[in-house]
Amino acid sequence: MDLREGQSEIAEASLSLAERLFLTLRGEIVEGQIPAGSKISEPELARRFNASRGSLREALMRLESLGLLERRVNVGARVVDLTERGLLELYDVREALEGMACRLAALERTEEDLAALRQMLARHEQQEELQAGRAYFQPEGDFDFHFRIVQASGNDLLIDTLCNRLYYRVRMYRYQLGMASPRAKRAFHEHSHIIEAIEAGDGELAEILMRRHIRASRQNIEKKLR
Amino acid sequence: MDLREGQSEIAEASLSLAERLFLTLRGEIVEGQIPAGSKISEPELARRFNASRGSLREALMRLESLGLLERRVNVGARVVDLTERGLLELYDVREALEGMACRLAALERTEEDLAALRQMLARHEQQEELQAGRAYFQPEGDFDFHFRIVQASGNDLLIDTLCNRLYYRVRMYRYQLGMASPRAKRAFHEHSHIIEAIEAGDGELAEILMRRHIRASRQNIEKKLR
DNA sequence: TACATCAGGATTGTCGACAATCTACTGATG
DNA sequence: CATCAGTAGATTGTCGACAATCCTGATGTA
Repeated sequence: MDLREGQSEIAEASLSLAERLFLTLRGEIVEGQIPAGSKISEPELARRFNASRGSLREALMRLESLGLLERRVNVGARVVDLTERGLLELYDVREALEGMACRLAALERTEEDLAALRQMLARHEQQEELQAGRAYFQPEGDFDFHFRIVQASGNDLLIDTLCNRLYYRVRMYRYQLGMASPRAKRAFHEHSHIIEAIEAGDGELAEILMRRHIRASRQNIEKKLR
Repeated sequence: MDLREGQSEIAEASLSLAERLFLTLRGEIVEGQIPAGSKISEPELARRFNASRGSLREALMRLESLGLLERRVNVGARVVDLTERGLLELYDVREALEGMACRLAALERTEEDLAALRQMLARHEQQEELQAGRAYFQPEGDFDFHFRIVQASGNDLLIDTLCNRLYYRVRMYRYQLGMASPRAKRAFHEHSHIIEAIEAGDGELAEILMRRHIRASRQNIEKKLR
């Protein structure tokens, strides 16, 4: 595979080589093709992508700032490993940030935001009925939901922190620990109520419901882990 | 100035050159020696520090991931500029995260944490009495307070997000927009009540008080800006 | 056997040079 | 006079090589 030739799925010409490497590696780490906890060899990866070590190192540093890699001077980089503790920490941070996002979304939402949210909800309901209980697409659907609400908050710092930083870790846990939520039906109703609160402009309620939603998901995971 | 020779205030030998550059530049950006909104010239900075462009670029990328710099491909890096909106966004994110930190600190705090918090509070009280109203050291004192509570939360992701990421932006606004809080006496009492809640192990109350504390600070700034 | 010491090999950190790209100015044209 | 194309200069992106550092395992000693 040679990213310079534009053969990659992600290789848009307008991006720098280092950025394409970053995007490719991010995907492989999130999906576990590069296993969690494994060591990264700069020369090996550079050869694999026909890139120089410099460009590769730039990509690695971006991954580090995403929290997907840990680097130590004169030692090298390792993919973070997935721990129960790390997963639970992630939930607490999401509860705080997405709760706030939900509050802000209720106050700042535009008509477009509302239309998109309603449409998404309808689509999810349809999918749910079709698949009655199997909840196959739910993970990505749940992701859409949270993603869109954060976008609607209008707070760029919040959006960046969640969507460009934390969510890749969330997806990494989902892919690799296979946490396809078995709470499909219940989650759908919670989503529905949250959107109602946002529509009503009730920031306080929207925040409470979102926090409860995330905490329920966390408790569900916690129970599963024992 | 040549960071390789160890003449810098920050030049600990165990760090890589790129890391020392990063620390130095971070300080200069936070304190405004490199003005907000100004363009960064890689060749110029590299000459100034007697470093190669490669090492400097590594430092710049870390600054970007801190949100202190914005880079665009084939164009270069600029220091972020300080806007009213950005400041208010920062407050909302802090309210969410530090509220959660406070809740967790109330549940997870160790005896050492409590001792440190009490001692810090006593020191601040003393300083406040000494300076009666002038509130000169309050900004750094306030910083200590928030910093320590976040540490006591025990959530590494939360700690990293606040202490290694957001707080540098906070300090940048404080230095350059000169937001020495005029709420010294009132802030002290709020701090005091928050620590009481943490001591009592009342996570819910601790979170509410911290959020109110930060929101009051935000409203104070908002009023000032008009 | 357990522990410390010390090469050998490999990996990371740093550098200077070349290629690709953008910016600003000059000049031509409607 | 305004607008646009083109060129010159400077800046960023990328690369390969050298130096500094670390890890592994082999050797020797208590």
